[in-house]
Amino acid sequence: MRRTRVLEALSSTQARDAILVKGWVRTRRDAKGLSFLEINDGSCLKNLQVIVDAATPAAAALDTITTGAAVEVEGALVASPGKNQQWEVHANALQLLGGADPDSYPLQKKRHTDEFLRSIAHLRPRTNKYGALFRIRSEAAFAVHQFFRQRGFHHLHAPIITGSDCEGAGEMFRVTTLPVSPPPGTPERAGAADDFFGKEANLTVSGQLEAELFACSLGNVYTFGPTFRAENSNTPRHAAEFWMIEPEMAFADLQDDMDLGEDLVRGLVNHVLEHCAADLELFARFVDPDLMANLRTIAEESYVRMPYTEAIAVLQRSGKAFQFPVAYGVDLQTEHERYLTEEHCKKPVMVYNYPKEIKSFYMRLNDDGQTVAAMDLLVPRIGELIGGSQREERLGVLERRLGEFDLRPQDYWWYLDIRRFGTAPHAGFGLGFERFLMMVTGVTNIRDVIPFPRTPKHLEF
RNA sequence: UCCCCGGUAGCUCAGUUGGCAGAGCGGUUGGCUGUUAACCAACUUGUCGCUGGUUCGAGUCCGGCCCGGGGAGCCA
Repeated sequence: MRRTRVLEALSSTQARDAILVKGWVRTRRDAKGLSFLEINDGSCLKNLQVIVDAATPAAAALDTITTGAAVEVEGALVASPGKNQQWEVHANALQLLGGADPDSYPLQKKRHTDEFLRSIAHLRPRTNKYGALFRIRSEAAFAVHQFFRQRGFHHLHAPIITGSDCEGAGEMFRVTTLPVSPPPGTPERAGAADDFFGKEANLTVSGQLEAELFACSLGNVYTFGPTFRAENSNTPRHAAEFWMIEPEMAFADLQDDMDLGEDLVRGLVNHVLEHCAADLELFARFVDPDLMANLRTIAEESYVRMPYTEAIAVLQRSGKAFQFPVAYGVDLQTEHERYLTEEHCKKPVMVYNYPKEIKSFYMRLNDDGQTVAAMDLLVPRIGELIGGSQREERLGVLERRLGEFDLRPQDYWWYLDIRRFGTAPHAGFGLGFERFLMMVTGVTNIRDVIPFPRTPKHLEF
């Protein structure tokens, strides 16, 4: 008999004489002559209630069945007389596939703290909350591909190992096959020239530069993959390994870029609202009571667009005593972002046209000569969700900007080549996938939206 | 990396002025009941983060270190 998934069984429209279900026992309640098993197989949030009658052969296996055990049940799907479920299974046969010692199985029926569950990251997806979370993560990842595919974007697999140490987006992880300490008798210290690639190699911090190259061939592209930062930053919003979505569009300007960013965030939220309703409800109920109202705002209302100079003026007029004083030329601090998005606008805000000094070399210099065509999308509670810009496509200007940042043009020969041969206006941005998931679930720690988070001093699992 | 708070049973926590190591939950056993985070009763559970010091005596006071949480910086 083919295995029926719990999701399928629970959405059944009629009773079935024979059904085969496999899953893990969430709880077991015993009554006189009857045992109630709650079976979950990960297909959905809900469990399937299985009733084992002491008079049936299925009861023989009962004394081995404890919370956490993997089981196989054959029986009949019937309408449940109980209050909390429409369908239940009356077992004819019950088989233990894998036991779970109740003395050492760490998950109990009661609620656990996120901190404790983080220490058993291999088992936490068996809880309601983390099962729901990682189903949402999976669905959201699918929605990313669907969104771009529908708009004619091509998916680019940007390299994970990079030879350019000049992406300028933070500290990098070194990739090497050289021994940690040179073996005895080694005449001189091995250098990068002796390493696997013959030069210094690192894990990528961004696929943007590669995406630009491909955008100037395939038109519209996006990358969606892991990126790495070796920053020793210990906050609930940072991880050493995280996933980024980086679209890049040819023949596009900052306006197009902001439009795409807004469409993407809105589209992903709508997709999750539509396809993950049951899982999402758990977060609305137990994690963030305001979740649904916030998501509706993000999905339905248009986002505020505000030049940097106006953002500065708003902050100065606010009358707030900020820890970091506000003046033209300063980068927006966390407290400033929160004021703009949570108090002033009460919805997502795109701030654009930043002073050139506080942004990267590759962002397109505006006609005023003072600002660059950069934009950040700030959202309540999360802060910066998107950072992007129109790229500098003019060879001369780009070379001058490299100089202003003390960068060597020869390190960027391929990047400059794109401006030499058929250069075209183009724009793109990066969206932190985990930050999106935090926004969409109300979860406040990035470690809880990554299956196996990598943070300073943490590399278990 | 900086500031603040914390680390006691499998989990969540209490522990008074320095004086016998505690509760709830979980687990086990028994009872009861088409049960629903079931219920009732009994039983079970310790490297008090590690280390050094003060003291007749330290979970409690002091130093160092490790780990966790919150905030900040860096950033997505």
